[in-house]
Amino acid sequence: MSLQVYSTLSRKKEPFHKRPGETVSMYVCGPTVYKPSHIGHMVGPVIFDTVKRYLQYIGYKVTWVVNITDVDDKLIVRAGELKTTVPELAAKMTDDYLDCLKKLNVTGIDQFPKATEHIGGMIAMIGRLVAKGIAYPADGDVYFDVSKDSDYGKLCGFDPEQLEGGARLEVSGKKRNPGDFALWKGAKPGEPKEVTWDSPWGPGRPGWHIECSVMSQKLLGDTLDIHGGGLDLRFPHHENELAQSESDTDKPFAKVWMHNGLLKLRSGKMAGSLGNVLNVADALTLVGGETLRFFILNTHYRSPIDLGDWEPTPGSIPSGLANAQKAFETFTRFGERYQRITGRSFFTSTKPDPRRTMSVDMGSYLMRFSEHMNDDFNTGGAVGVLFDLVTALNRTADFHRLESPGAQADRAMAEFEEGAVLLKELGQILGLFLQAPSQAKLAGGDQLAAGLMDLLIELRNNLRATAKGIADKADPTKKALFDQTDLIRQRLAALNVTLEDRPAGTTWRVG
RNA sequence: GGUCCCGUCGCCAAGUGGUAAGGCAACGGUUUGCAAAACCGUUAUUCCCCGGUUCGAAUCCGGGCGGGACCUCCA
Repeated sequence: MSLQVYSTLSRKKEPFHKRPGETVSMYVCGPTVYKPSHIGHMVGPVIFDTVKRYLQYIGYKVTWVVNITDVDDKLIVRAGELKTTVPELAAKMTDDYLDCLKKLNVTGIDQFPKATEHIGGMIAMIGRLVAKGIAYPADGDVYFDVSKDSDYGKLCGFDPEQLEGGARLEVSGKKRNPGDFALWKGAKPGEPKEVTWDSPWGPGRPGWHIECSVMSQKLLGDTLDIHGGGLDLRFPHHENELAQSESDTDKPFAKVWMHNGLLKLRSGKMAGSLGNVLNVADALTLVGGETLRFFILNTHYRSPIDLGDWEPTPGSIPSGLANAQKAFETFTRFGERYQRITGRSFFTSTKPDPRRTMSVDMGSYLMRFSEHMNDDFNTGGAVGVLFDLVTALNRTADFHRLESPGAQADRAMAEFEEGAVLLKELGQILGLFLQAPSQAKLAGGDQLAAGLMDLLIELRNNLRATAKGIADKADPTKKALFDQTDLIRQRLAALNVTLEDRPAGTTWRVG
C-alpha cells in the first residue's frame, strides 16, 4: 500500500498527492511564547518530526516551517505580571521551547519565523483583503467579513449562520457579522510601545491568525502540501487562516490538513486554563526526552493521548509515562546487550545502507513497519513491530549464547547484526535510539560513586568466586559467603541500584 | 442548540468487512549459587448493549447507554 494521509478537510484518508523525489512543504502552528512549554506542546512537533523523517525515508524532500507567535494579548498580560517587556519574555520562552524540542529529538524544523518579523507582510495582506472588499476597517480595527467568503466554515463543517448561536461569541458593535474576526487590532491606551506598529488604519498590532497566513505564504508559497497543528486549533485558528489565505490568493491554502489529538488525563482535559499541566522541563527530569517521545508515538496521532492518572504535584509521574518508561527500557537494555556482544555502541553505530540486501525474515519486519506508517502514519502499530523485532533479536542472542565468551556462531552473529541494524534504522524513523543514555545518568553524575561501585562489584565478585569454589553445597562457609553477596545486592537495590551478574561480568544501573 | 470523535484483556493500545498486533501488570517454566535481564508459555471464542445488512461484522447501517472535544484563550 502506498502512503495514505487523512485530511481534516475531506474527512478521509487520501493517497498522498506528491511523488517521491519532490519537495513537500509542511507548515505546523507553533506556540505563543508566553509561558514555559508543557508536554502538550510537544505532541505536534514530535508527530510532524516523525512525519518528516518518514517522508524523507521513502524518498521525499521536506521543508518544514513552525511559527513563533511573539506578540499577543497573553504576552502583554504576562509581561506585565512579571514586570518585564514583551520582547524579553518572548525571547526567553522561545529559548525554552527550542530547548524542549531538542531534548525530544525534534530536529527537522527548517525555519522558525517570528510574527514580529513579518508585520509588514501582514499589513500588506490585510491591505489586499480590504481592497478586495473582504475585510473592512472599523474604528482602528480591521475585521474579516465572513459573509463575503462563500465557503467560510468548510474546514470545520460550520455554517457561519450557526455561529451566531454560539454562546461565547463576542458581541462587538464594530463587527458586521458576529463571526467576523480581527485582522488588525487598534492599540488601546496604556499598551506598551514594543507591541504597537503603525498601519494605514492607525497604530496597533496584528490579530491572532494573520501571521500564519503571511509567513507560510512567504516561506512556502500559496499552497502548502501539509498544514498541521493541534485539534484545538482547527477552529477558529485554522478556519480563519484558510479563509484569509484563500481570499487573498484564490488558490487552495493547503492540500492536506493534519490535526493531532490532544494530551489528556484519565480524569479529563489537561489545559493551562485548568492549571493541571505538566511542564516539559519537569517531565524531562522525571522520565527523559526519549521516553516522552516514545510515549507520544505509542498512540495514533489523531487519537487523544491518555497520560493516565496524575496529581499535579512535584515528583509525581503520570501513570502513562511511567508505563512508557518501563516499556522503553526494553530497547535501552537491548542497546546495552548489543554493546556487550559486538563491542560497538548500538546508538552511535554507522548508518545502514538503504540498498543493502535483506533476508526474507528481516524484510517482513520492514514491510510490516512500512505498512503501518503508510497507513496515515500509524506509529502505534509501527512501535509494535519494533517490539517484535527486539524480541526476535534477544531470542537469537539467547539461543546461540552470543554473550558467552568465545561464542562461535558466525551465522547467528550475522543474523543478529542484520536485525540490530534494521531495528536501529526503524527506530531512527521514529526519532528514537539516536543517542546513548548518558553515562552521567547511569552513574548518577558522580565519578566517585562510579569508582566505588567498581570497587564494590570487584569485592563482591571475589566473594562469589570463593563461594563457587567450595564444592560441598552444604558447607556453611559457602552459604555465609553467598549471604554476604546477596546482602550487598539487596542493600544496593534499596538505594535503587540494580546489579546484574552476567557471563562476561557484573553490570550495574540506577533503577 | 450546532459540529465532531470515541467505547477492544486489570491498565495503555493497534486493528475500519475475512476470523482479535504490541506494551505494562499477573501467573507458570527455562536460565541463574540466588537474583536481575532475556527467552518460552498462560491470561479477550470475543471487541459497551440491542437489532439489521452480509457467506462472513470489533469493523457497515439503525436505535440505546456511557465518555470526551470544539463552537472566537488553548498545541
